[in-house]
Amino acid sequence: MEEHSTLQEIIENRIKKMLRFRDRGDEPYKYIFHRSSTIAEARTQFEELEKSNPENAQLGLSAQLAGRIVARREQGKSTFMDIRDESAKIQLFFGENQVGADKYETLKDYDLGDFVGASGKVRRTKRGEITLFVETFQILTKSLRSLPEKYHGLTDIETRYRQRYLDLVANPEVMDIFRKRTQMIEEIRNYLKSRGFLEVETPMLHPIPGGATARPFITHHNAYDTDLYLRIAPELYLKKLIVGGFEKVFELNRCFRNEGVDTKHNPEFTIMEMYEAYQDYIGLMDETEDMLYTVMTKVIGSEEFEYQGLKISLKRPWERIPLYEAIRNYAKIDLENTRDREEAKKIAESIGVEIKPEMGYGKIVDEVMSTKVKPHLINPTFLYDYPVEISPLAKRKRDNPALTERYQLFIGGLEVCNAFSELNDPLDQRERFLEQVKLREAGDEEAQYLDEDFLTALEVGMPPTAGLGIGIDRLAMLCTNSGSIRDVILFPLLRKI
RNA sequence: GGACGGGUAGCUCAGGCGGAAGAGCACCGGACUUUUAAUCCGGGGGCCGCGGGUUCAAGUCCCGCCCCGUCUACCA
Repeated sequence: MEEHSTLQEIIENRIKKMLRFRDRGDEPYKYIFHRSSTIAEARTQFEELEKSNPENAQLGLSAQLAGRIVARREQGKSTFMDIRDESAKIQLFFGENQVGADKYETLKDYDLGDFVGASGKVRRTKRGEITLFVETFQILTKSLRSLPEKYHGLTDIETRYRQRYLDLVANPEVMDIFRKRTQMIEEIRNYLKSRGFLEVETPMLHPIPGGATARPFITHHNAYDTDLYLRIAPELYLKKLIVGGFEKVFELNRCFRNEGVDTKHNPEFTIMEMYEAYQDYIGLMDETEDMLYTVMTKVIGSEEFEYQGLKISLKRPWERIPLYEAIRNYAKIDLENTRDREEAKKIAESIGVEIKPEMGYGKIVDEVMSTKVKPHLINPTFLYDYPVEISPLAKRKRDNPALTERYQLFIGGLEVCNAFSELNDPLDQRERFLEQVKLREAGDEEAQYLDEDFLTALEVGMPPTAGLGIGIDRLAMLCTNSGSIRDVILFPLLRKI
């Protein structure tokens, strides 16, 4: 026997073992295997039998199980293996007398990582471990590569992201994060559907990127020979549906923004946007609170939870503070009584907020909020009534045209929602777009485009409407106590290598 | 984009003072019929991220580049 150990040699050695299975007529990549149950079910059934009929339990419970070999302890004429399926782990016992000498000999061709199917009796070993005492077994899939280390698991963060399957194999608790994420999304869908909202799908390829201030990804359609943009938000299409007569719609899917990557931003991320006719932002704030309270307490299982060392309480009612009042409270400055950029800049700089030349009045207010207010918003807090300059799709506040009826929700210092009474005055909307066009011409690449199709729709008439957007990934971060958005995205974007 | 930290065996990590590349797990061979991070004996395995430079000698020092992380900047 030659000796092995470089990766190449390990693979070659495993291929040899795989071929030996094939030579014996035991196809190493099986087509199907009928399990009598999952491992978790088999364990539960056995434990119940132990309680109800201990004598029968000692005889064992027949089972046919399958899983990936994750540990192996050889002992001459007996061998123990641990196999794992999605539900649980179980120990297998192979004895030479029980499976036959020839068959026992084939165990040397099994490696960690292989999938095996086995049938026999489930009962306890002398040491009390629930174990499948194997009578017959077969290879289901031969693995050609060694698994990450059994004790420390896989910790290299780059490999965990690039080869998430290895992360899941080595760190099965990671599965729970993604199960919770899915559960959370299902709860949101259930909540909205049960209240009469219709889930719809609008285009991801947009001729004009709109609905948010962000740089888009550009792509090209060959047949029409035209550039298209991956959507930065579904907002404008959803509002067109309200124009068309739908009264409660939502969309929960991916958006794309061609911007920086950090612990709170991934270029593709998931957003839930909902629109409700005949509603305004105050009513929608009530609904947001009720929906997120319902969803989060279900997923987390409690009103109180910890996020990255912060203690957060979801206890209602959630705090609601006008944006300018929050700035007065936390930043100790007043920006409400000025609309002048230079004056606002002076005031902001007086408390150490850095103001860049390209920031207008609205951006200055936003910057003060982000740096001086947001970090304090640990328990769920709504900030509302934002300056019109940074809210081009929101309706002006009914008694103050300098503000918009807009709110954002913050939890654990993360912005999770953005919502407003939707601007449905087509003339005002055109002016707002024109303001954005000016900004764009002045070099602001994130400024919005004028969208004539959307204006046409508003001219047809959109009823009073309130709309909400939720950052699903950030909500998942909160529900799973994840410090990085990449921990709640199965395959986060990394640089190509 | 900037600062800091990291990249050494398939995995987890030592070595960082320039002087023959290490450990555990995994792997290969052997012993063992109740182990469970099994144990015991023996063995193999390295482009030390990549490319230059300094030096008699570089994993280690210097320069450049690539990738990852955190913070920051930009940005919802």
